Amino acid sequence: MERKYIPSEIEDKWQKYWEEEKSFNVTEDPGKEKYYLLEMFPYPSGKIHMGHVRNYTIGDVVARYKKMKGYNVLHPIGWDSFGMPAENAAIDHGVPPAKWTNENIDTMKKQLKKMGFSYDWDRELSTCEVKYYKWEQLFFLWMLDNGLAYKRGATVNWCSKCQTVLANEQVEAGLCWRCGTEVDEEYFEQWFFQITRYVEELLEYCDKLPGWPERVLTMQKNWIGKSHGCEIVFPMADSDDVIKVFTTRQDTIFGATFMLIAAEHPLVMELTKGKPIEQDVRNYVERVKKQDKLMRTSDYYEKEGIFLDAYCLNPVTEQRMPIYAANFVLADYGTGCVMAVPTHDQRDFEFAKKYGLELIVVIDNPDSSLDAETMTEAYIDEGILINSGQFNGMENLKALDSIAEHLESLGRGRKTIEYRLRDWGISRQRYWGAPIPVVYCEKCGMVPVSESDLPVILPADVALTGAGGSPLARLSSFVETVCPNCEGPAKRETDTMDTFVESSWYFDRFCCPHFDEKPGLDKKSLDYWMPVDQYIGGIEHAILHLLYSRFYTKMLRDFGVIDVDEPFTNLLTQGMVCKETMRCKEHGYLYPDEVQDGKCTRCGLEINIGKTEKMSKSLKNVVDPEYLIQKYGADTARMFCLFASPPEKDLEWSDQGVDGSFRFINRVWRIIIDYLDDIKGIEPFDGTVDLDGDLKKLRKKVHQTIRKVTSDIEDRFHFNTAISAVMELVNTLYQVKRPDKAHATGLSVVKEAMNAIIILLNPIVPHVTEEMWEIIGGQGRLSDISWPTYDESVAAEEEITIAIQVNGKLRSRVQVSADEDEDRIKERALNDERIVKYTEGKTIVKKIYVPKKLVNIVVK
RNA sequence: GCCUGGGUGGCGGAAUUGGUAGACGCAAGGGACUUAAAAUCCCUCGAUCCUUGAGAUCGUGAGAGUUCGAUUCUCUCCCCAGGCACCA
Repeated sequence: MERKYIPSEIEDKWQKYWEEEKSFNVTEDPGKEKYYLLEMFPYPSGKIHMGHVRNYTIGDVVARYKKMKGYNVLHPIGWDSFGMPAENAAIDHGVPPAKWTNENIDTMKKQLKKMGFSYDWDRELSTCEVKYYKWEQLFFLWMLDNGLAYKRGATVNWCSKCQTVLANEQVEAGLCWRCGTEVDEEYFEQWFFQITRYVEELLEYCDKLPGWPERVLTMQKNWIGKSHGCEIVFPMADSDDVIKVFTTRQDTIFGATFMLIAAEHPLVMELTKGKPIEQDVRNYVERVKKQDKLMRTSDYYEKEGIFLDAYCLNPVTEQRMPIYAANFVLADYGTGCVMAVPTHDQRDFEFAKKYGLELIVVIDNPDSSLDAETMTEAYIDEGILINSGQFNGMENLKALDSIAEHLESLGRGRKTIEYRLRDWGISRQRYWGAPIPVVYCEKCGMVPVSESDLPVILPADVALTGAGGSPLARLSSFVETVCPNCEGPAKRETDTMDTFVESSWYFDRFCCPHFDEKPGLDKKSLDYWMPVDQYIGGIEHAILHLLYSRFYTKMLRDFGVIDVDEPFTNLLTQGMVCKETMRCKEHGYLYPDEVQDGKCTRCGLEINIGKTEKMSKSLKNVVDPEYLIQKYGADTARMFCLFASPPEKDLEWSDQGVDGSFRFINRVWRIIIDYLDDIKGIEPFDGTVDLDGDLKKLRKKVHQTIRKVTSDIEDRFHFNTAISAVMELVNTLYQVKRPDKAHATGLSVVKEAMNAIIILLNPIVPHVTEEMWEIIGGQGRLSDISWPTYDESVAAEEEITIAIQVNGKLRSRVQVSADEDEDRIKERALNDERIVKYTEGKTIVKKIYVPKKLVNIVVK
């Protein structure tokens, strides 16, 4: 019987089946162990791209595998549907954001369904829907109540194009991370979430997340940036005022010879008030403020400052220290003032040289003594304290504590802890986000919307023109309201929330997406499903999204909504999908289908192959998943994504590699069709007969493959090697001499092998394996079947190869039975004729035996 | 500049705890089948050398070190990617 592999027919058939049967829908089942698998949900930008395909394929393999292992698997999907692109589309094309967003969701949902992912679609959610964000507004009220949400004035990064505030983290090289416009500084009243209240716990749990990649935890720790140091008080030389400084280097206090203040610090103008230099200083400050952006983006920056005609005293030496305003000191870290130690800080050194300031060496280089007169750069390594009073002779790091204590005893300092992490600014002057439930009353001031008045619904009838300011602020029907307190006239808050707020709890909502009672999260469901057992997503979210989600989880825990401390037990960060770029001299970057035989299809010029970079629309080095599905089918797309590299590494796109994956699926398909008539009614081998030759070898390979594939998926998500193992099994099957029609035992061994191949491949290529299972007469549906087990005694090798080395170099090999004892093996090694050549006339110093692997003979 | 990863054949990658480097796939070459081509099936495939062998030497970015033995551990350096950026 001839039957061709036609992916589209098979895939349509099984996708329909899964959907009708609701094969992947789940409910809480206390009798079954749960497994919550989650991939980072997509922003509905228009169409799915290869990054989505890879992310969701990796997740789907794990979900299907865990289901076959007997877990109750929750595998949901939804839409992170608030955000700027929808608003930009509205401005550019006049499409209402809700319409644009929902149409994109429809398109992408169809595309995801074509990939055959095993989602519980009944749990689908979209964060722009009122029934989602109304609970977020409730949480906001609770946060406001206990001070976790607060408002304060702050200078912020302002993007004039997006007309919105950007977090520091959202500014890239001085440009808006979304649109690339240069960022200005503006002053606004802003809403903040007090993430810093949880800073210690967030840091502490970095060491309690063994299932997270080390480098993500390192990045989070660095982001939090805890540093132990010292607040030091410097008395002013000519008044009773003081200047406070934070430092981690109090060991260098005896070498502090001048004081630096951030140019924009208010103290700068205070100190110079009424002095002749006041105007010069003001000019300088204005200049630095303007230079600010440039300063942050340039590689090399001249350190400069201006003397403020003021002095303070070194708190331990009482020496007068001139005070300078400087361009390289930041106003919002520490106190905005820095004690300068030019001998042991390179920036201070350059500054001192420029302005002819005093240098005192206080840490001596143990290898060669330092001389302040001749040194050409700061000495920043460890050493022995000198010129430091009673601390002379101590190792500088060991003196940190004693010097801090000394300062404390003088009343001129105390030990402190500083963090780099700042509170999370969530205000956005944008339309397409969740409204902040607050009103402003002329009499009562800022008043929270009362819980019974929630939700504050985002109005649909908004004109988006792109003109400055918040679109909501111009909509009087939204703005004008009554005060919940005095019932007088009031105005609504028109800022909306950062979309990172929605993505900080969507994984909770997936546990109970239809729960409609306060607080929108069903404790029973959360207790069963949370935490997420495996979270999968791009490395680009290593800090912000993950840190915010951790914070939000701890906060909800303290509100009594949830019982877990951390949302994600295990985290897998997958690499990017990359492809070479192609350029035509005439037409710039080209899409793959604009190139034929190395030439531009428009002008015929030779194209240049550029370097391999992350797939992006701007470089046009993209592959459309839809085209791939059309040409090869979803199963091939899935297999290639998994086979080309392990998940955590970047994946380099290769059209030929895709062909290879397609060929392999065909190769499996062909041998099954080929054997079909002989094999259909045959039961898989039951182990009751002794086998030999090809059949024995095949059966051994089957059991070894089950062992290998199981551990590759279970222990380390290395699907590429799992697929390799199945390829080897298929190769072995091809090499077996075909058993005669009447040879029932032989056919039963073949049948066992085929069953194994089909089941092991099922999580990877679910459609074609389901079809093959049906053709071959398998019981039930693969989506309900158990993962196969292997027989260790069948998988075990009877004969093993022992490598023989002489002085660590491979010289020979011997075949021995697996249970051969050490002495016999050493004896055979020594008597091996190729080994004798190397040992003749030499003394054998020792013999090293590594069980089941090798013998190393050391000779002299 | 700092932090974090990484560097293995013509290419993607494998080697899981310090123990036979290069599994599997792609590309390439050869053979079978075919009137022919495609497809398919089978074989070869790190480099160099010669005496063509169950051969020798070299070989995991470079150099050193530890070890009987290093792709794996340590140090120095080079290159690539990502993140952060004057954080005192």
